[in-house]
Amino acid sequence: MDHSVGEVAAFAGVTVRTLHHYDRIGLLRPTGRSGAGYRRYGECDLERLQQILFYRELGFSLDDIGTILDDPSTDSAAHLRRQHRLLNERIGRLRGMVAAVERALEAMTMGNALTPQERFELFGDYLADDYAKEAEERWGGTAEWDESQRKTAAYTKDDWRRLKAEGADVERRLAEAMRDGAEPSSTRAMDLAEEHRSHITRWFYTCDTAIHRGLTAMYAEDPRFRAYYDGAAPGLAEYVRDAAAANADRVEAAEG
Amino acid sequence: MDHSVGEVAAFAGVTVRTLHHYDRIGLLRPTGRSGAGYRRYGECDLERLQQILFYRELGFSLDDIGTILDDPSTDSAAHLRRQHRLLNERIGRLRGMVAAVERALEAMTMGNALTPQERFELFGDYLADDYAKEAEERWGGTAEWDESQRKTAAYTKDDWRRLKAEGADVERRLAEAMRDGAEPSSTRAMDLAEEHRSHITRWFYTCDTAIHRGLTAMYAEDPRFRAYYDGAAPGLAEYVRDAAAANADRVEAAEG
DNA sequence: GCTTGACCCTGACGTAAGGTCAGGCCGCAC
DNA sequence: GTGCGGCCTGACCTTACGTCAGGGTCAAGC
Repeated sequence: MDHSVGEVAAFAGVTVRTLHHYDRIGLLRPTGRSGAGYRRYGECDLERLQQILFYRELGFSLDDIGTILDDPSTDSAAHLRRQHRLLNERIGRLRGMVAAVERALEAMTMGNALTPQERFELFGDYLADDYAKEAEERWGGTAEWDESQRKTAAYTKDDWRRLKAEGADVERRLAEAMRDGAEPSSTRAMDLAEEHRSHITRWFYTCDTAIHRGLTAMYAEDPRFRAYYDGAAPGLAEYVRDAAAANADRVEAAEG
Repeated sequence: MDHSVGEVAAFAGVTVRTLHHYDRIGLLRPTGRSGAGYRRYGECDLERLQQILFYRELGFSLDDIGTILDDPSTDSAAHLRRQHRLLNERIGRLRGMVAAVERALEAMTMGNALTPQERFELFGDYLADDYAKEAEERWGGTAEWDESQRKTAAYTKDDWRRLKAEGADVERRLAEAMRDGAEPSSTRAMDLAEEHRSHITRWFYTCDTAIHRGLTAMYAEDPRFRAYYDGAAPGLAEYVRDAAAANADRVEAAEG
């Protein structure tokens, strides 16, 4: 019914050391130990390992994998669905690369060189392009827009990754606060709203409390943003809006 | 005409530190330096960087990338073609993972558990790799080994996939027969053993009944193979051995 | 009953591919 | 002439393991 490290390693195509490692960092603790201290892995350990390996293949860090898998609001069916989606995204991205290679080959046989921009476009930001145009129509010309443009122009792929991870983290904690029943006007929620505001200031543009109020209100109105937030937790868009407003009141009162 | 580190980093979506690193390890040395020692990257540096990033995305180590790119017998068109092939292979693997996720979801909704073997099919590629060397030490030099080498050398990724699917199918049906209580000497078990034998003959080498007898006995003895078979169903290794022996007797009797 | 060899344990150090400062030159703008 | 951003090297930190070293465990075989 249960298996030794070596067996599990053989099944899963990983080394024994990897399993030792996962045990040590608390990512995959075998449910039991034999009398002599041998690790014994049960069925659900194997299931968890499978999830781990999937997420690992998709490029997640072990740390993130731990957080993802230990989220009590996600059961294993939900993980499978998420993995399905992530895999398809990745396939799409690779197909883009295939197309780029084909273009490069074509350009080469035609005998013309590529510009640096053309050369690297597939490593660039392929995701946000859709929203970028619309955002420009909406905000273009304002001082904040210019500042944001200046700042983000220099961002690397790594910067974007870090930025998004940071933003996701704040959102996750906001959702948690909401689930825990913390009022939007509670210190906890307001502190998180403040973190949200400073995240924007840090990465995009100086977001004062007035702008923050307006921005989060817009989020709560725009169906696509609502969909995004509701994906994390239903009602989150309104919750963030209210927390941001409460925090704005607090900050403005403190500053006189 | 040439670019600074910061510019190149921005184009390519990597950090400046990464370029420093590639310079230090000799993977990408900028063609020039300014008077003050600033790195200056020319066109062909950019092309090389693009290749580097491509292979990196595909999971190659920087060391290997250096070897690949410094191979004088491969021009950039050849690289593009290779990348095209590698990308498609990777897409194929991801599609396999998508299928696995779908199977897992299906099994979950049907309420039946997966065997460790099913669970880790995709990750199991390495199993073979690990044993390849050992297999050579054990069998290298025999006529069967040579035949197997000749045959498998020409196999494509697709061939391997089909081969493994076919093998897994036979094993699954053997496990089923065992679970149903069919004696190893029953026609059903012997027929499956015969199928197993012809599978080997078809894909690897001419496996006569004597070899089949020895091979399955070895499977039953080797703890790792046992672990593999037991992953499908406990006791399967012995069952396959006995079925193969019974089938060998039957075939030898029939052939006089 | 004892050895042997495969398997397991923990601990400790090594490695790849960078991240993250620290301290210090360029070079252009104001 | 003095910031300020970009660049330099050097040095240590991090992640996800690999690779021993030293030593216990266990079933098989003599």
